[in-house]
Amino acid sequence: MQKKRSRIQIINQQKVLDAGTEIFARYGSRGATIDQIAEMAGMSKPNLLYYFKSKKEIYLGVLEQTLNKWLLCLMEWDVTGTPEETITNYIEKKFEFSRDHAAGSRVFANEIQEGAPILKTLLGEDLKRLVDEDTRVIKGWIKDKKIRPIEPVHLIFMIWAVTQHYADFSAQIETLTGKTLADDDFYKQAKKTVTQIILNGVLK
Amino acid sequence: MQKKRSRIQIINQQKVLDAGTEIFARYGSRGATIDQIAEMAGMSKPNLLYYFKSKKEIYLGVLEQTLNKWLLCLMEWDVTGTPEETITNYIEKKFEFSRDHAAGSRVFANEIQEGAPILKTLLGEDLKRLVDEDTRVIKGWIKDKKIRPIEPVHLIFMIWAVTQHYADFSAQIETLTGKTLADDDFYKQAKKTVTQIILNGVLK
DNA sequence: CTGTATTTTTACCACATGGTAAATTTTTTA
DNA sequence: TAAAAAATTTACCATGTGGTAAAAATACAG
Repeated sequence: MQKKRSRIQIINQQKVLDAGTEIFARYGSRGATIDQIAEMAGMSKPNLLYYFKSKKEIYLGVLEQTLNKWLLCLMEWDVTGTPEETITNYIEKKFEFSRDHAAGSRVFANEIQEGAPILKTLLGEDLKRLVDEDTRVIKGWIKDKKIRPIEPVHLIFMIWAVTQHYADFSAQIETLTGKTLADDDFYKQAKKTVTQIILNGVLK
Repeated sequence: MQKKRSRIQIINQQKVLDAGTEIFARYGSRGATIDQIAEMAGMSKPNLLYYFKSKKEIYLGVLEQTLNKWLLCLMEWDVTGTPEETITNYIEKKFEFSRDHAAGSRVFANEIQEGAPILKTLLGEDLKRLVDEDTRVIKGWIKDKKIRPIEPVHLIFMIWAVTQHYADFSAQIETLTGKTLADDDFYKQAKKTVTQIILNGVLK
């Protein structure tokens, strides 16, 4: 069993995870350096390594933390309402995640670009189960003629893709529009437009 | 003026660019190593450095090559038809790019994640001009009541996001569906679903 | 075929980076 | 407050990585 973590441990481990998230988001698991993470966390490298034995362990911690938040976000959707309500709510949740966890979103994207070696094992079948469940719900809507007949998995990917894009490509979006999701008007406009297009795209 | 490149130079420089594209796509400009690129290109590291003076020069070459292809793809769209034709054609072009230049697409994504230090200068105002032009066309459609009133820039981002997603997240898509865009049926299905949703989403 | 230009290899170097050991300082506990 | 535990710093080391110099091998023009 785990020994109880001290006050300082809890604070500093979180500092490292937060700094790690930023650095891994930018440079990937390989390009990131412990020195960078230590500097951003405001501690010396050996001190950091007192909390996390190795770079890989920091990375695992960052991935796990991000993944938990992401899965939580995905699971939170409420399918009891109409397709319109459900999809609107789902897009909103994902947009919120992109705004509030942009760096985490990029860590995630980077891991997948590197071939998802860790994520594959960390996720196991969880994500697949989630997607299968979502697919089943959407298929039900189609059967009940509540929405147009489309291939569910691509609708799911579309929503993921678009919301994630605002986090992962925020640098590009910023040079093109001068705005990011941190700007509340821009956030609302993006969410509104995307929701509109997807709803009109799938509803009868 | 440049001295004429020899036969071997042309072959080997391309080999390096191709290998570089793969490695930079996976590990980013920082995480990638010259050794990896050299191995994939099938030559020794000093030999590679005979063709490209430094890692940065390889990276610049890869970025430039990819960017040219990408911009070409973006510029190729024909706005003389109806919105339906034009959008369908645009989505098709972008899907083709994602399928045929998946690694390049990821290099691009990585560069943006790293803050787009090179891309910003390499692109200058070109991309902005392209987006402004697209925006103007879409606004014209809205004015003529050919499509619903939506915020053009988000429609553009949506199309980029979704098509790019199939390249950048192909590892994830593969674990979830067992397929990639290389699979022709899957490719057609993805393109069809996305086109359907977006067309229904914006057309009146 | 021969001399020259090009290409490739061998043998390196300097520095960055991941990580460790032990001493020192700070915090907590009794 | 003193002893014990936890946290931090200092001083390292081994390896990986970007890059170079010069010799050796190959390709090529006349």
